[in-house]
This record gives sequence, structure tokens and C-alpha cells, in this order.
Amino acid sequence: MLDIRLEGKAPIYEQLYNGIAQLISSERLKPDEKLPAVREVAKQLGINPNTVQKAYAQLEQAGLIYSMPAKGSYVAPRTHAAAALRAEAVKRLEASLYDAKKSGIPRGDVDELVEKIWSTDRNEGNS
Amino acid sequence: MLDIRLEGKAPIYEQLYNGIAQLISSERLKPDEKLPAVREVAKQLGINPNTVQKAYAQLEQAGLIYSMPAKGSYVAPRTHAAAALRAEAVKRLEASLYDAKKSGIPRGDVDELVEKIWSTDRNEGNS
Amino acid sequence: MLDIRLEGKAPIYEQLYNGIAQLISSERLKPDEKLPAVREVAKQLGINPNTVQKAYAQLEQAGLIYSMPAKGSYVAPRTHAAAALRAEAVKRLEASLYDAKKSGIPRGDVDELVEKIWSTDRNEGNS
Amino acid sequence: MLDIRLEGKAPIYEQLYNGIAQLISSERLKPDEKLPAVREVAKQLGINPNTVQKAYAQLEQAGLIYSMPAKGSYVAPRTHAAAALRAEAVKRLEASLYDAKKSGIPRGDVDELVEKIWSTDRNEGNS
DNA sequence: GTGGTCTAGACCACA
DNA sequence: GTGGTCTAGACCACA
Repeated sequence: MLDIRLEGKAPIYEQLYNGIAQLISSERLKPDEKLPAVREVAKQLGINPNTVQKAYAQLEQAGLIYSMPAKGSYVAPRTHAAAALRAEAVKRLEASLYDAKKSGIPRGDVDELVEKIWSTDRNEGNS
Repeated sequence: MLDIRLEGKAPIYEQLYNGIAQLISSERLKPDEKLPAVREVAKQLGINPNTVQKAYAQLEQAGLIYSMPAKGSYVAPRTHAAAALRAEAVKRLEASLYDAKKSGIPRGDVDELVEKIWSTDRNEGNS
Repeated sequence: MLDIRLEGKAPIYEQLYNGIAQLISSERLKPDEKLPAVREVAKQLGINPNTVQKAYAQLEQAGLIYSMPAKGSYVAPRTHAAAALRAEAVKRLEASLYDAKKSGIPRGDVDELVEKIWSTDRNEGNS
Repeated sequence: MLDIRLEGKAPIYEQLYNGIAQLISSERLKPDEKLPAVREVAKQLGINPNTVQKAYAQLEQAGLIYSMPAKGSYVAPRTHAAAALRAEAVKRLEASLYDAKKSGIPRGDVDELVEKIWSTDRNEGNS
């Protein structure tokens, strides 16, 4: 229901934040779409509701979602969200590519990585 | 003697690791050059020897340095160090590409970025 | 609770590492099973928590366990653990073969040993 | 002059001991052959004469070499040395192969390793 | 409660 | 002197 995989050493609330931001950025979550309730996400992922609450609070503070008390949380309207996030993502990727080039990684290796990752069509999820 | 500034919230041993890795990568520390002793670095930076020890241990395990107990620690031969650094760079790049994909960046945009960066003729290198 | 005996001159954290690796390898610790907490192991064995922490950190880095800060440490999924253990076994075997060669053991003798051991039908396994 | 490579974390005197033992076991050092002088070995390998002295002392104590004061050290006569060492080496290798089998390494992989190592004809030495 | 980081300080074998 | 190990004990963010 929220196709997000928790893994690695980063704090869970941060992984949740990034995961949802990516869903918004890629428009798999559309503007004004309702997010699943905090408790639901917590149960689904087997984590503490406080942790989900923290992620939602930070998403709201970042202007990516808005919440209507007693109703739920919703993806913010277009202008605020997707475009800006995508621009940021591109910027981070560009920096990574420059680093890779500086480290002497040949372009061919990069192209192979890109091929490998983008051809893994669909199904990021469920290990 | 080791021109590294500690700052920010990242763990000290990690900052040390990255700082030394950069010195090796940029060849300001040359292959087989002796690194300052654990205790010396600790005194110089005003931190605990154990913390320096941890950074050195991880650098050794990554293949960037080798240490001979009772003699000292040394920068690994060029090939080893370069291979280790490239392996790390590839790992970071792969993570970035996954993030970019999840953020909805189309493959075409990525290919363009790669083209743009790698066609920038030659030597973008050693910052 | 972790049936491990510390003895001999090897570093404690290394004995712990090997002991736990064996429990995982023999599946007395199953995939995704929770390991006892760092402090608990320390108390039980009468050693310092830092020493246990070191063993756990290295097990995680070898891919044999994964840890979620504030939740606990868990045995890695079967595939990861098995791959890590095999990688280590191959490394040890390679070293042994080099030693054997240096000691002047002719290749023919080695081949005979391999033949003898692998033809011993099936399941020599889980000690 | 003593084709031995020092590497890894083991104490140098131990590496020296094993290296010389292997040369004797493989009969690249023959019975009653003279070993190079302590000081010579120390200079050649860039290590402390005390370290070489320690290795020689332990080799003598193990009955692998004998020393004639003011003359030098010599490889012990046949019966004491090569045969026993080789038997030990075979035993260690056999144990390693059993471990490898228990770890699930397929015979094919072992054969490849053997092929790789024994076909690297000659020249163990000089990195 | 949990893993993770860090300090202060000790001791060891080896060189 | 050098790297490596270990203890005792503190503090942190996160859950």
C-alpha cells in the first residue's frame, strides 16, 4: 500500500520521509491524493506509529503534504511538490556522476549500470 | 600534519575515514607513505586514540592502507588503493541511480546527463 | 543463551565472531532470528559491551547479521548469510592451498585429496 | 636470497618461521645447507635483526635447523625435517578441504582454485 | 531498551 | 614507539 522498503542504517523515519518524497516526486502519489493513515502505515511496516507520525510531520513541514485534522494527510498541490523534488533529485544525481567521473569510472561502466537499473522494470519492492 | 577539519554531525571516525580517503585519492598521500601514528593524530585533533584507531582499522579493511603492528600504517600501493576507491565510488553511484529512478527521473534524462558530463573533455579531476 | 565458550589466546571479539558465525552456519540461529542484545551477551559472558559491539559490527559488515538501531540485531536472510560464509570459506581454502603449494605438496597429491573428500558420498556436513 | 614475502597481520617472526619451514619442507633449502646470516636476512627484508634471531631460535628449537656458534645456521638432516613438515602440511590442507566441503563449496570451484594456484608456475616472490 | 559513538586509561606483543 | 585489544562508564538518537 505504500511500496517502501526499509533497510540499511538510516533512521526509519528518514527512510519513510525519503520513500514518500520519491513517490510524490515520481507522481505515483498524485496531488491531493490521500495518504494512508499513520496507524495503517505503522501496522503494515511493523514499526512504531510515533515513527510514522514523525515522518509525516516533517513531510508537512517541508510542504510536501498537508493534513486536515480528523480527516487525514494529502499530497500537496502540484507546484509545491513534484517539480522541486525532481529538480533536487537531478542535482544530487549530477553531483554523483561528477564524483564517479573524478574517481575514474569509465563511461562504459556507467552506461551498464544505468541499463541494469532502468531495465529492471517495475517491482522495486517486496524482497 | 594531516590537514583534516572535523565538523558537522557525522561520527568523528567517519569524517577521519573520508578525509584520509580523499588525501589518498588525490595523492596528497602517496603509495607506501607512512601515516602519522594513531596517538599522534589523536593528540593533534584533540580526540581519543580509540576513535582514530577505528578509522584506521576501517581504512585498512577497505584496502586503502595497510598497517604493520609496531611499525606503523602506510598508504596501500597504487593499484590496491585505486581499486578500493573505485569500488566505493561505484557503490555510491549505484545508490544515486536507484534514488533517481525512484524519484521518477526518466532514463533519457540520465543518459543526457551522462553524455554531458563525460563529453566535457578530459581532466575534470583532482579537486 | 548463546552457547559460546571463550578460551585460548585469540581476541575475545574474534572468538565471539567465529562462535556466532558457526551458530548461523549450522542454523542453530535461523534467518531473521533475533540475537541477544549487546549488553545481555556482555553480562552473560562477563565481558565489556564494547567487545561484543565490535563482534556484532564485524558480523554485520560481513553480511551475516543486520541490525536495526533501537530494535536489535538479526540473522541475515539465508541467501545473504550463506553467500558471506561461502566467500569466507573460499578465502580460507585459497590460503591453505597456497601454503600447501609452498610446502612442496605436489599437485597430484592435492587432486587425490580432493577426489577422496568429495567422493565420500554426500552429507559430511553440519557438525 | 630467501624468497619470502612478508604480509598480513601475523607477527613478522612467525611469518619468517613459516616461510623458512616451507622452504625446508619443499626442499628448496636442502639438508645441511647453510642459511643466510641473521644480519643479512634482516637487511634484505628491512626488518630488525632481533626479529630474525627470534625466528631462527624457534626453528632450532623445533629441530628444523641447527646452529654452530660462530659458524652459522644449517638445515637439519633429512629425517628430522622435510618429511614431518610435509605430513603436517597435508594434514592442515585436508582439514581445510573438509571445511570447504562442509561450507557447500562445489568441487568444481575447488578444482578451479587448484588449477589457478598450481598453474601460476614458479615466481611466488617479489611483488 | 537498543545499537552506536566516544572518552579515559590500561596493558600487550612486537620492533 | 607502534598498532591492537579491552575495560569502565557515559551519552545519544531512536523506538
